[in-house]
Amino acid sequence: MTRFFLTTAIDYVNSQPHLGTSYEKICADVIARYKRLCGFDTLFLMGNDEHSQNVFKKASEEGLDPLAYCDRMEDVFRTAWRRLDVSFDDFIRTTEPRHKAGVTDLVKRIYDAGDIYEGVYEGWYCVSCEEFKQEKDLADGNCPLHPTLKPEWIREKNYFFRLSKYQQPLLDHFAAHPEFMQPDMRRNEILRLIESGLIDVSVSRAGQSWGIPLPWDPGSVVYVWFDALINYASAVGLGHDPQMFARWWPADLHVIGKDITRFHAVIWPAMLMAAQLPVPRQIFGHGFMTLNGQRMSKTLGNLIDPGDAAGRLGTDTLRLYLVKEVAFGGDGDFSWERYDERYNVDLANNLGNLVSRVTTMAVRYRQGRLAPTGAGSDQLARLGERVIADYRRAMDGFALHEGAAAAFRLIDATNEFIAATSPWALAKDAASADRLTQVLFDAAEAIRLSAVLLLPIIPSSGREILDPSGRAGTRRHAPT
RNA sequence: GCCGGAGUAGCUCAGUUGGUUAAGAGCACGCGUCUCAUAAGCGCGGGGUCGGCGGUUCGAGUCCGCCCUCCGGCACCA
Repeated sequence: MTRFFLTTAIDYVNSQPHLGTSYEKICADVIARYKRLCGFDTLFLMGNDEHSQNVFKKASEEGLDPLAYCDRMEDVFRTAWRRLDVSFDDFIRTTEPRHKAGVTDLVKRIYDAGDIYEGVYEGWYCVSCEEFKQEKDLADGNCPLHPTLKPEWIREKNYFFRLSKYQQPLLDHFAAHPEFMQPDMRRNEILRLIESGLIDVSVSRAGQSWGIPLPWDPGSVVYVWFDALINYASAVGLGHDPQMFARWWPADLHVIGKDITRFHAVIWPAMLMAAQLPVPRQIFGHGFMTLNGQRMSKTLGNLIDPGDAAGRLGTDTLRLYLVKEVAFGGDGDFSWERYDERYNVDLANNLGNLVSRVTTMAVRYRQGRLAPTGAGSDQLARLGERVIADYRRAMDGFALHEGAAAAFRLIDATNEFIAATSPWALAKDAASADRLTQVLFDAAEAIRLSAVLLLPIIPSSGREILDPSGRAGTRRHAPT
């Protein structure tokens, strides 16, 4: 069986899951479920990023051992994702032994290849951002993102990764694999960045305990983002399970936010090249969700709890919104009005009502038993074929919104088909018996097909419709 | 500042290489209608100088130039 290995970004555990992070997980989940539906042996990886100074600080503020704090957050995140029906197969934490093994192995490979060297880094450092700041990035000597916090001047021993050496190999890779970075707009941005020249990046911090020590210099730990990237490989065996690693590496797809494309499309492949390991096949940088046109942020206090959004009208409503109403790759906007609309229009009126009317007629006129009689045209079945083709083309290219739209085209056509064939009229005339059976069969078959196509997007509704116990058709309208 | 993207009906958006889709879809709204159904479905309709100005062309949302507005990227932001 052909395998498919996909990942999402791992999440920083010093804040809670919100609509933005949920968006990424849901879209990745749709892809994972689609691949499984297509018969791929699929591995869908998610996880948490824990080696951050902010996590360390936050834990001590709460009087917790950092690991205990992370344990608690693992629960929070797993619960949130489960609530959204995100079907991850594995969940990695960067404090796990398997991850330490992977990081140690990869860093050592790069070091042995001569692409990590010792140097000195000095500059302004913002503890909250956990990064060095250029003089030009400071506003009145303070970090613009944390104006109340004095940046620290730090001079420390650092190890650097020879990223500059990989400019040409990266350019070659981009040229040979145009699909490597998607969408194209992100690809072009990254390409220009590489063309303009790459500088070496620091990959370690000195004098810290919260992190993974460098194997040749235990006094330094691996810089958090360098550490984090490696999760994709350590989860599938790098440094501890060669057989598993051989089976699953390289990843087929990294689903990430557009803000971290540089790490994934430049530094990560360069790290792997240095370690003589294969690079991932594809990286997809999705857009961000806004709320009523405004950027969501902690400071604005307009973060949406995904549990609340799923709770109002169901997880499927939220998933359908995020997948069908947002062109995957671009930014999207969320509003409660449009959320309700998805439920009323798509799930209740078009899909739910269709299932309800067809099942009622099938039971009333044919005791729920349908079979083709050959009396009638195959127009609906032919449309179904076209919809499947459109759907697959869209989903294979990660145009998730077009895939959803294709499925709903068939649903709309089935409602029109019923109006055009008027089965209730056929039921009044015994001469139309075969015709009626065929019409109901065609409609039921179109529903079945739609439900299958929608399984990756709205898994719970899809399963409900396909459930042979016949419990479909219980939906009602959104409360007004 | 430099590079890139976008500006099409109230809202969200389609519109391949310019001409039988030069004005479309969905939602919302109005009217009509069937009755199998979750006050759902189906049909019809209103409404837009396709950001502005100029140009190329027999003909331009669709090409070129300039301008306006919004957005993204410009290296260590998980």
